Amino acid sequence: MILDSETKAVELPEDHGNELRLWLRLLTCTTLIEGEVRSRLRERFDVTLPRFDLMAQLDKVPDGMTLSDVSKRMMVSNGNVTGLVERLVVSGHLDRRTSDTDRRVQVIRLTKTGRAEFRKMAAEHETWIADIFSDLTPKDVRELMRLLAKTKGSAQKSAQKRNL
Amino acid sequence: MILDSETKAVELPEDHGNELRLWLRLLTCTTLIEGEVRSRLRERFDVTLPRFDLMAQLDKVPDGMTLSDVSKRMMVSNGNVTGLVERLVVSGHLDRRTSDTDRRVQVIRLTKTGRAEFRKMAAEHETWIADIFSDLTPKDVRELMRLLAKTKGSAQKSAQKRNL
DNA sequence: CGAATATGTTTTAAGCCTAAAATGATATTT
DNA sequence: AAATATCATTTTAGGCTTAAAACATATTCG
Repeated sequence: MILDSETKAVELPEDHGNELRLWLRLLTCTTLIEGEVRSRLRERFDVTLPRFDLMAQLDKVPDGMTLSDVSKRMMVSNGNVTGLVERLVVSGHLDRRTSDTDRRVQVIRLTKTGRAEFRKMAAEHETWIADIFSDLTPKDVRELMRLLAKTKGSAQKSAQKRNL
Repeated sequence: MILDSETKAVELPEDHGNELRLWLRLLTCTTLIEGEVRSRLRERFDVTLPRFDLMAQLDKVPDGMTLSDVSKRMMVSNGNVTGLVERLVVSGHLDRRTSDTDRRVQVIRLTKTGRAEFRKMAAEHETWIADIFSDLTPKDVRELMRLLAKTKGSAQKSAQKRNL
C-alpha cells in the first residue's frame, strides 16, 4: 500500500491501456459489422437497421408487446420507439392498438405482411452474419460467446454500482 | 455435396444460429458499454461521445489533421465531421484553417484549452473503462483482443468481397 | 491551354437518438 | 372522495448520422 505524507492511501496512476485498447477494438468490430449490415439491409430491402431490429423483437412473440417492453429489450429510449413505431405503422408493417385493460398502454404487433417481409429479410440477414464471421472456427465462436458474456456481466455490475 | 435433379449444387438452409447469437451478444456488449460511457461523459463533463472521440483523434497528432483523415479514422461520413467540427470550433476546443498548399483542405487541431480539457477527460475515461472491464483477467483481455482481431479481419474480408 | 476527371468539403433531406417536460391514465394514500 | 404518486406514452429541443447532390479546387491528358 502506498501512503502519502499524511498517511492516507493515495491512488497511483495505474496502467489501464490494455482495457482501453480492448474497448476500442470491440467498438471498431461492432461499428464495422453494423455498418455492413446497415448497407446490405438498405440495398437489398430498403429498410433501416432500427426498423429491422424492432420487427425482430416483435417476430419473437405472437400477440404483440407494449411500447415499454420494446423499449427495454432494444435498450433505447421510449420516445425513440414512439417515432419508430409510427413510421412502421404508416408503412403497414405494424398494427398498434390501445390495450383493453389499461388505456395507457399501446400494444403493437406485426401485421401479416409485416411478418412475412421480416422473415424474408431475417433469413438473408442470417447468411450475411454467417459470412461476416466465417473466418472464426466453432471453437472461436464458443470462446467469444463466453468472454463476451463475462464482459457483459462486468459492465452491468459497473453500471449498477454507479447508479446506487 | 448435395446435388439437385439437374446435377447442380444447391444450397441447403444451414444453421447459422450460433453466429447470429454471437453477433447479438457483441452488439449488446458494445451498446451497454457505449451507453455507460455516454452517460458518464455527459454527467461529469457535459460532453457527447462523438465530440470526445473527435478530440481523441486530434490529441494523437501535434499538427492537426484534415477533415477527410478524421472522417476515415472515425469511420463516419464527411458531412458528419463537418457539423461536429463546427460545434467544437464554436465551443473553443478546435482551431480550423484552410491549408496553405491546397485550398480545398481544412486542417483542424485542438486549441490549448481544448487539449487540456481533453486530457483531463481522457484520464478519467480510462478509469471508467478499467472498471467496466474489471471482471476480466489479463488472460481474458488478451484472448478477447486476439479473437476480436480475427473477427475484424473476417468482417473486412466479407465487406470487401461485397464491394467488388 | 482547356476540358475532363478527381478530390475535399459542405449542404440538404430524412431518419435516428436522447433527456426532460408534458400528457393522460391508473393506483395508492389519506 | 380528493390528493398524491406512479406509470406508459408522447412531445420537444437539440444533437448525431447518412447518402446524395452541390460546390470548390486540383490534377490529368488530349
